[in-house]
Amino acid sequence: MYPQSSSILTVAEPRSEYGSKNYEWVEVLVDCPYAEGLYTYRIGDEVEVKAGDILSVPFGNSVVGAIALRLVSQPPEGLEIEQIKTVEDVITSGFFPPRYWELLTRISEYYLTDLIYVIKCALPPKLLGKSQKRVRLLFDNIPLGAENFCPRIAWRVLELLQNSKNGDYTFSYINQKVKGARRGINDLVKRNWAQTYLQPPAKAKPKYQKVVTFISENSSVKITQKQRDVLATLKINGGELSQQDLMQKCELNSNSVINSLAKKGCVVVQERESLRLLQNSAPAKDQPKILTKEQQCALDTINSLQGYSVALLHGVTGSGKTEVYLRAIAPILEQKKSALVLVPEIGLTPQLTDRFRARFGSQVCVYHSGLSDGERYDTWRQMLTGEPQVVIGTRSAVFAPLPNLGMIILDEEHDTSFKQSQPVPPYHAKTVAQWRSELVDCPLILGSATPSLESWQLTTGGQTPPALGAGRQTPPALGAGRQTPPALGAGGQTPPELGAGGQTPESEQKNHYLSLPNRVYNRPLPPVEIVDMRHELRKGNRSIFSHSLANALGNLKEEGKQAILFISRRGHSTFVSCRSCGYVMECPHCDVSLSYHYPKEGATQLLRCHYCNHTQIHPKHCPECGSPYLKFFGTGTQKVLLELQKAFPELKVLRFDSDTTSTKNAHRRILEDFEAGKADVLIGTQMLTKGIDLAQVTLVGVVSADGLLFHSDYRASERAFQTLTQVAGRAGRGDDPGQVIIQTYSPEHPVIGAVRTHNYSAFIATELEQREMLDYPPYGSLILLKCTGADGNKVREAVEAIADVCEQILPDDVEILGPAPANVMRVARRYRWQILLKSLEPFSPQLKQELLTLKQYCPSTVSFSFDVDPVRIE
DNA sequence: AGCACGCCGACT
DNA sequence: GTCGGCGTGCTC
Repeated sequence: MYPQSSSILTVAEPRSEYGSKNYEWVEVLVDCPYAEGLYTYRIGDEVEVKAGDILSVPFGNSVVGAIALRLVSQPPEGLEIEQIKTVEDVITSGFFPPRYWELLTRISEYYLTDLIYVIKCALPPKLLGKSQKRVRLLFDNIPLGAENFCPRIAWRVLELLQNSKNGDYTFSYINQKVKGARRGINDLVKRNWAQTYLQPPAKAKPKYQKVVTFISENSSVKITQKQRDVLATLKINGGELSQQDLMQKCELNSNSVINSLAKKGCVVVQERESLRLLQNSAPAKDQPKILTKEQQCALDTINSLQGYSVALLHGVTGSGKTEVYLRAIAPILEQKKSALVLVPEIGLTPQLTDRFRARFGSQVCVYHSGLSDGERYDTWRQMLTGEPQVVIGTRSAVFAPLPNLGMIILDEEHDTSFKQSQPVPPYHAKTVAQWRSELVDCPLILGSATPSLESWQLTTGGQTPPALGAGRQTPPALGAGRQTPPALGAGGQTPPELGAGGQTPESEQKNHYLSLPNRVYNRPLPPVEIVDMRHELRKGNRSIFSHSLANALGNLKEEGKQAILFISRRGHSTFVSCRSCGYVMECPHCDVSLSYHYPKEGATQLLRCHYCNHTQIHPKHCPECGSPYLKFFGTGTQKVLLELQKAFPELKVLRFDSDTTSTKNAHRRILEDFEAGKADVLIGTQMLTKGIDLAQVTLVGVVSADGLLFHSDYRASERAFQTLTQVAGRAGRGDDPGQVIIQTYSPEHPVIGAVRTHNYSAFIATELEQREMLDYPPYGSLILLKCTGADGNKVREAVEAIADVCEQILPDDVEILGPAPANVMRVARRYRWQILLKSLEPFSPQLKQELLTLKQYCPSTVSFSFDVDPVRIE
C-alpha cells in the first residue's frame, strides 16, 4: 500500500542515533482523510524528533496530529523549501515495543486500511489531536441594532453566538446549526465584530501529583506539634505519601504545614507523574485452587509451550478455564514478562477481573473503551514501563504496548465482538493476536466452551479429536483431506511470507487442542429439555411460558434458587401492527419495523427503532385507517418481565439488557444485586451469555430459541449453537444441579438437537462439511465491499460500476456475489449495498492492492469501505 | 475533515 | 451586479 512501507519497518524502531540533531527534515503521516501520503516537515531548533514520535503539525489551516516515520537529511525533490512548514510540537516521544510497527503495517495491508488509521486505532484516543477552529464575538465592537445592517446569514450566526454563554463556539458547531455559516462568519470578521482562532489540540497529558518524602527529623530546628504529627504519619507510611493522602490522614486543610516542613528540610515535595488507574477495592487475596486432572494436563501443556504456538482450551461451561489462565500466567510474571488477557466485553465480566485482581493484585490493569481518555492514556503509559503485569482488556487491548509480552490469552474466543467492522480497520482481535504472538514469539491461548470453527479447524485439523477426557490431544496428522493454512479470525489467512504455513511438520507442534470435558467438582452439565411450543398451543396454553417452564419457575421460591430467562430481543414487542388494515409501524429512517417499548406498568408507551434509535410516542390509533386496535407481535425482555410478574407476583425480577445497563457500572450493580439474592429471576438478552458465573442459578429458561435459528447469514447456525450452549451453561454452576428449558417452534432444528445433547463435535462436523462445500471460512476467504449513501440510485450505480470493475480485475476463481442491497437496505436514511467476494485461496497481497483501486470508481457522495473476513453479512 | 476557489442560477 | 448553493481539489 505504501511504497515506503519497507523503510517504515527499518526506521520506525526507536534508535538513539536517529536523534534529530543530524536531520533537518522529517517525513510524517498526517491524521487527515484524503491526505494519505507522506508529508515532509522542517524540524525546528527547539524540538527533537525521533522516528515513531507523535507530533502535531500545521496542515492546511489547522494543526493536526501526525506520526514521524523517518528523519531525512534532504527534502524531497520538486518541493520548494518555502512550502515546507515546521513541526509544531512533539506530543509523545514514541517508544513502541519491538516489532510493534511490523504488526501495524501488517494490519494495514491485510485489512486494506491506510496505516494512519491503524495507528489511530492502536493508540489511546486523543493522542493524535486536532486543533479546533473557534469563533468568538467581540461584544464591544457590535453596535446596537446590528441586525439591521448585516446580511441574513451573518445575522443568524450573530444571533446564535449572542445566545450562547460566552459568545464562543467551534466553527463546526456553528456550521452545523446555520447552513452556509462560513460566509456569515467571514462577514462578521470583516466588520471586526468577531474573530476566529485556533484552539490547539487537547493533549492527553500525564497528570502530575505532589509527593511528600521524609528526609530527616532535624533536631536543630524547632517544629510544632502539628508538624511532628505529619512527620510521624509519614514515617508510618513508609516515608512517602502523596500530598493529598498526607493532608487527609493528618486532617490538614492546606499544604502550609507541609510547606514549612519542606522549608526546614525535614521533607521534600516533588511533582511526580501519577497514573490515574482505578484502584478498585482490591478483592481478598485468593490462593491457587487444586486442579482437576484435565486442568493439570492442560496447564502442563501450556507451561511447556516454547515460543509461538496456539493452544485451544476447549472447556465446557463451568470447567474452570479461568483457573488454568491464572496458573498459566503466574510463571510468565515470574520470568518478568507480561501477559495480555482479551475478553469480549469487560463490563460484562467483572467477575473475571476480580479473580485476576485477587490473584495478582496490583499487577493487573484493565484497558477498554469504557475508560476515560485520561485513564486510557495513563494505562498506556503504565504498560510502557515494562513492569511485568497482566493487562485485561477488550478487542482494542490487543494493541497494548507491552514490551515484554510472554503470553496472550483470548477468552471466549468464539465471540464475534472480537471483530471490529464499523470504523476501519476491520480487524479481528484473534487474527491480530495471532500475528502478535508470532512476532514476539510467545504462546497464544484461546479459550471457549464453544470454539469457533476456525480455531477448531486450526488445532484439530478439522477432525473430531479422540474421546474427550484425555486432556491433551495430539492433533490428528495433518495432510488428510484438503488443507488450509491455519487461519484464525474469520477465515483470515496469514500472509504466506510471514510463515505460519499449516503443512510443515514444525507447525504440527505449534497448534494444540486441550480439552476440559468435565465441570469442576464433577458437577454434571445441566440436562436440557426442549419444549415444542406447538404442542403447548394445541394443549391450549397460549401464554409465553410452557407448562414445564411455568412449573420450574413456580418451584423456584420454595427451593430458594435463582433463575435466568433468556430472550433474544429487548423491548416489549418486536413490531406493532393494525388489526383492521394490517399496517405495520415502521421507522421513518430505516427499512425496519419499530419495536414497542413498555418497561413497566404505567410507563410511557414508546416505539423505538433498534437500528437508528429513532423514538416516538406509541399512537392510540392506526395512522393509516384510524382504527384503535393495534396489536403487538414478537416477545422482548420487557414483555417477559410483565408476563412473569403477572403469573408469579411473588418472584422478584431484574432485567439485564442494553436498556437497563447503559449507565456506568450498571452491569456490575445488576449482577451484584442478583448474586446477593435481591431478586429471584434475571431476564436478559445475549449479554447473559458472557462469562457470568452465579452459583445460585439452577434454572435457565430460553423463552424462544426461534429468533436465533433463522438468519440468512452463513454463520447463523454456529452463532445460535454458541449462544444457546453458553446460556445453558449458566445453570448448575454451584453445588445444586441445574436445569435448562428451551422453548421453540422448531424442535427438529439440528442446532437444537446438538444443544440438547451437548454434542459439540457432531455439530461442528456437519457445519464444517457445509462450509467446505460452499467454500466458506474456514476453507475460503471473504471480503465484503460496502457502499452507502443518502441517494439510493447513486449508491446502486456505484456498486454496479464497482462490480463491473471487479469482473475485470479479479481472477476467475474469485466469486463475485452481488451487488445486493443489505438485509435492511436503508438505515438512518442511508442506503446500503454490498458485494461479497469469495475465494478458496486466500486473497494475495497483490490482489488486495488491486482492490484498493476500486475506491476511485465511487463518487464522493457514496462512501465505500472494505470488510475483510466479515463476521456478519447483513 | 476543513477550507478556498470557481461556476451557476436567482433575486434585489 | 451580488448572494447563496454546490462541486472540485488541496493540504508538506
